[in-house]
Parts: sequence; structure tokens; C-alpha cells
Amino acid sequence: MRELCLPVGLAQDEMARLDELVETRRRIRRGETLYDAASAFAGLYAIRSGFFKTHLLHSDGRDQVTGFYMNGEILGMDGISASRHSCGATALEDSEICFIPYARMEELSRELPGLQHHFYRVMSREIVRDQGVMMLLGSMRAEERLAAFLLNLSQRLAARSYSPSEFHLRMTREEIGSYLGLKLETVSRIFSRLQEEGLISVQQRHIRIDDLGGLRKLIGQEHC
Amino acid sequence: MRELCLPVGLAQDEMARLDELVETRRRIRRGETLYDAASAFAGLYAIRSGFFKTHLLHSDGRDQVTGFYMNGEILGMDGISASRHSCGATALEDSEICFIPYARMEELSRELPGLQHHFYRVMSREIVRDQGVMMLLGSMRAEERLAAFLLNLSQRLAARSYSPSEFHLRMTREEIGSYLGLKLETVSRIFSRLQEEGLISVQQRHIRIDDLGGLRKLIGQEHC
DNA sequence: CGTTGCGTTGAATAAGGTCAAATAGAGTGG
DNA sequence: CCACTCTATTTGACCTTATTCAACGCAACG
Repeated sequence: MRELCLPVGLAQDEMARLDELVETRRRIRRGETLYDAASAFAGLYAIRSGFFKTHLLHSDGRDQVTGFYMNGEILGMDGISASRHSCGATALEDSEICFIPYARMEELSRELPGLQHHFYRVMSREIVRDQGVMMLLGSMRAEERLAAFLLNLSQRLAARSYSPSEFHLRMTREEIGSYLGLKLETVSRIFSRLQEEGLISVQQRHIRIDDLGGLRKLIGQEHC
Repeated sequence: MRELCLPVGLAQDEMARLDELVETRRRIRRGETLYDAASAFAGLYAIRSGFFKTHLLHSDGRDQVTGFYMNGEILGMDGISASRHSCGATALEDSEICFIPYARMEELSRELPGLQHHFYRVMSREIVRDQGVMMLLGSMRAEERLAAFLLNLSQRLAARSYSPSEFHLRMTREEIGSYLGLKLETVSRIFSRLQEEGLISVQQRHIRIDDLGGLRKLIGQEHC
């Protein structure tokens, strides 16, 4: 996990100080929330294991999934700006997290230049990630969105040495749809269509990518 | 401008050090780019005056507007994560910016706790802003998107003591559409519709908000 | 005064949404 | 182990919304 969510290139003694950073380990059961939207911000959460979604509640009651997070990723950075979380985080499977109190993070990142740099980078990466989603929602058709979604998952799984071509979805069709700006029926239909086209095999939540190149071509060339 | 893009609550001597931070002032003419997508990251840009758009280039040639920025706002934070900008920034009118070299920013934010905190907050705010756009793109209908767009502009103008109810759009219909995930014709049509409904008056790029409450109601209650 | 870029509007079309019904699994209690 | 229930998923028929294609208007500018 360290390679993923903690700085590379820190000296040995700096690594030692890092352990001070992490206050607690906590288990979160599937369905439980790590924090709710509008709750007071206390610090960041590094996912040790498990899977989360973040979601925003719109004033009219509908809520939208804004992201899916897996082990090695950091949750909660949205809360820094207003000392209050703008979105909630919910576990999609039993998970384990490390809590990083914000005050301590600021303090320590002053002492360890590498750590400060790392946090700036992690936050910047989140901004870049969000821009990718905006691109996806703003200018891709349904089929492209799903393809991009699957490729993104595949790539992140590969980075964690899981199979990039065969995996189990932790979220429902509705959650995928909410994330991609589609209705759950559309998600289901597009999965079926991609299967007919021989690009993937779908068995409920079990996904196998049969034609990686084909999927890539789908998002690299077409448009609308 | 200081109230907007620089920390509140810094001591006098800290303020003095701040001037060291800002290296250069630069004028950018309308249509020029501040930085291009994929260009090397050097630092951040604080907008002194003017108006910018940021935009992402998709591999198939289409580019999507990811944000509009006005005076007092910070550009370039996307570049920290990969030492390379993920999107480009283009001036939509003659503008003036301050350049903040990244190395100096990191250095100084180590010495001035208030500054470090401020930068974390600014980056977090950007994340929250992006989430709002995701909400907009993912779960609002065209009319709601335009209403939200106008209300957002109005609010930011108000914070700068400009008129919140009457203003001039700096961007084309196509740029608005790209930002909102709509085609330019749709944007034009919806503007006309909102005018017919008595909510706004549109005269090319000149906008007057006639019924603020009505616009708010549009995004607060309806859904799809 | 024609050119050029931007904006508006109309008609036809396609993409995705809505509503409804059928099916498949997972979990539960008998 | 089986029947029962509940939720998630799939699929079909139909409908709404936004896109596409095309024509025209407007304003700025050389």
C-alpha cells in the first residue's frame, strides 16, 4: 500500500515519522458510511482494503455518485476547503481504513518536505481525475462512458496486481449509472451490447474483458 | 484581490513575505494561452484581472471546456500531480496574471503555516467545484444546467462587487455548451426558452437575470 | 458592402429515459 | 434442502429530450 498512497523517495527516518501520522485503523462494514455529506471535517482516510463510493446529495433528494475508491487511495480531501465534507463516503464492501488527523498532517508536512510535496500531488491528482470524469460526462456517448469506466477500473486493478481482464464489480448498475450520468437500464443494455459485440463477457457483476483493444478503440476514435 | 486568492488571517510580516512569492506579472491577450495541455508544469497563476477557460483535448480531436475562471482565482493546480498540465488555459479577454513558481510556493508554505493551510484549502475548493460540475453534468437536464451556470456566474460576480443580475458573457455559446455537455444550438434554444418564461433577458452575450427566485427554483426542485 | 464569425430557429432523427414485466440470485426461515 | 422473499438485473415497447442538419439573421470589420 505504501507505494500507492504514501510518498516514494522519503528517507528512512522520514518513513519512521510517518507512522505517527496514522492515528487509527478502523474497520468499516459494507453499507456503513465513513463520513456523511455536510459532516465536520476531521482528516483524511487512506483505504487499506475494501471499496468505497463517494456521493453528493442534491437538494431535490437525488444523489449522485462522484467516485469509486479502492485500496491505496485517499478519501476526504473535499472537506479541507470548508472544514466540512461536501460529499459522503460509503463502503461497498467490508473495508479497512487509516485515519489521518488533518492537524497532524499539516504539522508533519511542514517538517517533511517530501510529505508536503506528496500531499500536494495527491490533491492535484484528484483534480485531474475529476476532470477526466467531466470529459466523460460532458462529451462521451453511453457506450464510450461504459468502456472508459471499465478500462479505468481495469487499469487500477492492474496497478494493484489483480487481474485487469477479469473482475467483480462492487457496485450496482444504478451506482454505475449515477456515476456515468446514465439510467440503470441503459447501463444494463450497454453491457449487453458490448457483450454482443464480443468486447466483454458479463455475468451479473462478474466482468471479463475479451477485447481490450476494441474497448480502447471505442473511446479513442468515435465521438458524437 | 488578496481577500479572494490569498490567505486571510496572516500576520503583517507574513504578508510581506508573500510578495516574494509572486515572481512576475504578465499580460495575456485575448485568445492567447497561459499554458497548453501537456506542457511542463512550472507553477500556479493567480488571475489579477480578466477571464479564462480551461479545456481538455480528447484523443479524437474534440476538446471540452472544464472551467471558467475570473479574477482572484487560481489556475494550474492540475499540473502538480504529473509535473505536466492536464488541461490548457486560454484567455477569453485581455487579462493580467501573477505567476507563482511552484518551488517557491512549496518552500514558503513550509515556513508560513497559514500559507500552507491556504493552499490546501484552495486545492480542496477546486475539488469541490469539480464535484459540482459532475453533479451538473451527471444529473441535470439542459434547462437546469444553464440555470445553474448562470447562477454560479452571478454569485461569483457578486462576490467581486459586480452586478449579479446583469452581465456580459465572455464565452461563446459553443464554449458554454462544451462546459455543460450540450450542443451550442441547445444552449441557444434554452436561453430563448428561459427568456420566454420571463426568467432572464438575453441580447447576444448580454444577460439580465429578471427572476432570480425562478431560476433557483428551477434547479432546486425539478429533476429528471 | 461583402465577408466572416457567432447566434437563432425549424424540421427530422437518434440516443437515452420511462414504464412495465420477466428473470435471476442471495439470503432467510421453515 | 426447499420454498419464500427481496433486491438486482435484464429486456421490450414507447416516449422525451437533445442532437443533427440546414437555413437564415445579426453585428463587427476590413
